[in-house]
Order: sequence, then C-alpha cells, then structure tokens
Amino acid sequence: MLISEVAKIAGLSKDGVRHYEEMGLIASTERQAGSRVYREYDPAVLTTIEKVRQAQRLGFSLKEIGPLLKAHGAANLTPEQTVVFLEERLDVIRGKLKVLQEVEAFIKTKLDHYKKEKLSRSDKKI
Amino acid sequence: MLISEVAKIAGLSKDGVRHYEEMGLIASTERQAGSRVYREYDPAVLTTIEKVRQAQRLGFSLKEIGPLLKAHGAANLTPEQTVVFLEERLDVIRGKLKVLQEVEAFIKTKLDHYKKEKLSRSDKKI
DNA sequence: CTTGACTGTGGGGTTTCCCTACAGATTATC
DNA sequence: GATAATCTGTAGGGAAACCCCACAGTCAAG
Repeated sequence: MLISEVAKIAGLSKDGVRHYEEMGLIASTERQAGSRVYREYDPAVLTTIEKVRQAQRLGFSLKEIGPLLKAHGAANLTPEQTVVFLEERLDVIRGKLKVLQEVEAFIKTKLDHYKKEKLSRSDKKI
Repeated sequence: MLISEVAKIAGLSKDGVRHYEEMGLIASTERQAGSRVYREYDPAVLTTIEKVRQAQRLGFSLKEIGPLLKAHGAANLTPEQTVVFLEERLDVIRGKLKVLQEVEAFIKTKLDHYKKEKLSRSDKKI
C-alpha cells in the first residue's frame, strides 16, 4: 500500500508516516515510478503504528519506542522486567496526574471566587 | 541584577531567561561593560516570571502569556470574561486528566496481569 | 491528451528551552 | 600587576512530533 492509504487508516498525516519511518519505527520498500520512487508499505505497519500509539499514551517518546518495538519482537523481557517497566510508567503517569489535579483545584478555587465577584458587583473590572 | 542571578532565583537557565525576554515576557535595560553590553534586570521580573510559570501550569503557552500579562496589568477583564476564561482552562485540564486516568487504568490492568504471570511461572520469557 | 489526484523531496515553522563554542569583562588571587 | 576563574554576550545547532508549502514527476480517468 502507498503512503496515503497508510496515513488514512492509521490516522496519521503523510508527513507523520514519513516521520515514523525516519525514526525507524516502520519500514517500506521502494517502488519505481518512472524517474520517481514511491514508498510501498506492508499492511503490517498498521499494527505497528497501533503499538506506537499505545506506547505514546504510556508516556514513551518515539525515540524510546524504537528499541521497545524491537525488544517486543525479540520477546526478551521477563515478567519481572515487564513489571518494573510498567511500574515506572505508572509513576510517570501518576506524577502528571498529580500536577493536573492540583491545577484543577486551583482553577476551581479561582472560579468560585470570580463567580461570587460577578454576583456581588457585576460592573467592576478586574 | 544580572542574568545569572535572575536565573538562579527564578529556577530558570540563563538561556531560559533570555528566551523569556525574546518572547516579550520580561524586559531588561542595557548596561555597558567595556565593548560588551550586559542585560540588567529589575527584581520585579522575578514576580513576572512567577506569573508566567503559573499560567504555564494552567495550560497556556508562552506565546499566549505575553498578551495575558499585559491584560492583567491593564486590568481590563470583566468578572464574566474571567469566568469564561477559567472555565475554558478547566476544560483543557480535565481533558488531559481524563486521558491520563484512562492510561493509568490500562497500566494497572496490565500490571496485575504480569504480576500473576510472574507468580505462576517465573521462568518464562514474555 | 489533458486534468486531477497522487507521489516525492526540500525546506521552513512550531514550542520551550538546552548546549556548545568562541570571546570579551570582571573579580579574586598571588 | 599579571593571571586565573567566573561571568557575560552572540551565534548556531538540537530536541519532539509533527505540519505546511512549493515544486515536480506519475498515473488513471474521461
């Protein structure tokens, strides 16, 4: 399949697909098209891209995901390593959650304040 | 005060301080030093930087913060506008929270799975 | 055979800084 | 007073994960 098809199905832009390829996450073969060369992708890249997306949601950067994909293919993680690895991810995610929750609380407080302000003297500028 | 002092107190790098200045968030005056010109900062920039940090935590980009700082100084937001504005921020933050919470749940599930795996057959590779 | 949709490369932009290198200025030490 | 250590400046490249534009060849349909 050509790049547009991959992009459409994977929900990426063509630039995104090329970017993933540059990052070594997916591969393509060359297809001669006159003086031009088109990229031909195996449909399997779609599931690879899915894995990449999942890993991104877990807080990994594309750079980190490359080795991860290879490790997965090589099936060389013990359950112990997997647990450690997931726990690290959980820490990252929980750290982010904490910050956001604090910000949420902060905004709610401000909001209450301004809602009162608005009721009591709706003409004043802040 | 010179740039290093600002950087140290504000918890920014010198590059960061210069960056904030380029973005128009803070200002400095020139101080001749032989053939060189040093940046002289008013201590007030420290509180400005604090405001910037706060706004960043609320999800604003530095680019958005510039006008915001000016608006604040000019005191030209009505309580109604402030409320709308805070509610928008709250939406942004809550959207991020939601995603992270889903990821957290996902990892927890995986983790449980692998912990069981580990107990039942601790020798197998994954 | 022309038109439109597709492909490629190349280069610039975004965001929030970090890092390196080179060079003048200032301060402290001997 | 010379020298060394520490400071300052600018310039330019890099990171992350793409987006966007332009220019140009390719291919399928009408």
